[in-house]
Amino acid sequence: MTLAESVRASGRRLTVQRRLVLDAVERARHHVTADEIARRVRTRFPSIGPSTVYRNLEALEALGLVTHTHLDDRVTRWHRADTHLHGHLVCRVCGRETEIRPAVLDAMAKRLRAEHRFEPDLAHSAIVGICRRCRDVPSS
Amino acid sequence: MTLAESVRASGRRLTVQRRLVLDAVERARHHVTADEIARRVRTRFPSIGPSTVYRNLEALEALGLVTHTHLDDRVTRWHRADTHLHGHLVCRVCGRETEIRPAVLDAMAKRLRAEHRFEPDLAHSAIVGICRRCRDVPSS
DNA sequence: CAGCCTATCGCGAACGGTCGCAATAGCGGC
DNA sequence: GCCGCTATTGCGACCGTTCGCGATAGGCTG
Repeated sequence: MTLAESVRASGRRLTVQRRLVLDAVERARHHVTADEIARRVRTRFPSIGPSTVYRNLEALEALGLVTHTHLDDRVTRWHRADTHLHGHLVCRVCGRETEIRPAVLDAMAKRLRAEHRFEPDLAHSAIVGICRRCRDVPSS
Repeated sequence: MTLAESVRASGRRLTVQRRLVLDAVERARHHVTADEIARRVRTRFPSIGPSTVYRNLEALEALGLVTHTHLDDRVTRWHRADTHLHGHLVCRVCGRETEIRPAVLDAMAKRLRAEHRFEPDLAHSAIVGICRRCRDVPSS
């Protein structure tokens, strides 16, 4: 199913703005913020407003084309949905960010499925804590 | 160490506003929002503003007296720090919220410590996903 | 290709939360 | 009890995000 088809199949419309937002997310190398997307889209379509960007990200997420993650507590970051599933560890002291190894992520998910019959999306929000470096330095 | 002492020991001051904010969090039965705290404090101290509430929650958190948790993606919820440590599962479909069993929480934390040497705070943000009920009902 | 239905857009207001600033008020010293 | 130092307050602006509204424009039908 092509993009146009899957958009139409959900009763939505393929607007210029929507195409450009999707394009911006797909071209981005890493996780990007809504504002970065907006700026990029504006180079080709200057009148686009923030709310349009947000609404399109939401729509594209419902279609399974993009996803969002909360890394720190403040801004939301977006990325294409077809990259491999990964979780994040964020250090509350130094802000450093690490990927959780797939085996660890799977083990955690498995446990929650088994003991709570809950299907977790561990990629949705980062796990905050203290990283190895900051733990070894008592306080500084 | 009394409240006054521990506040002073950190070089902070025990203002009326600070005492009232702490009081509001401690009296609350469950996790409360900053706005709920502000409203409660205002009944006894009407001139208090939102930023004062936030700054006091931050200060009290640094003292280890209160903690905050992100349940859904939108608002922050606060509670006293001496209740038992617990994580949350939040269903993205129905919004229902479940506590993670201590054994499960411990197993997850242990794994992250062992394999990433990362000390996680699993109570800080809820894990979102799909709960048992919503998983059993295919779509509706 | 014109017309209709309605999804979507742009805008401005609102909401949760943070920040900078001048005024206020804890608290230790005398 | 008064003084001075400075942590804290209240205020207003701002940031990221959401929402309601009237205007616009996809896309199906004829």
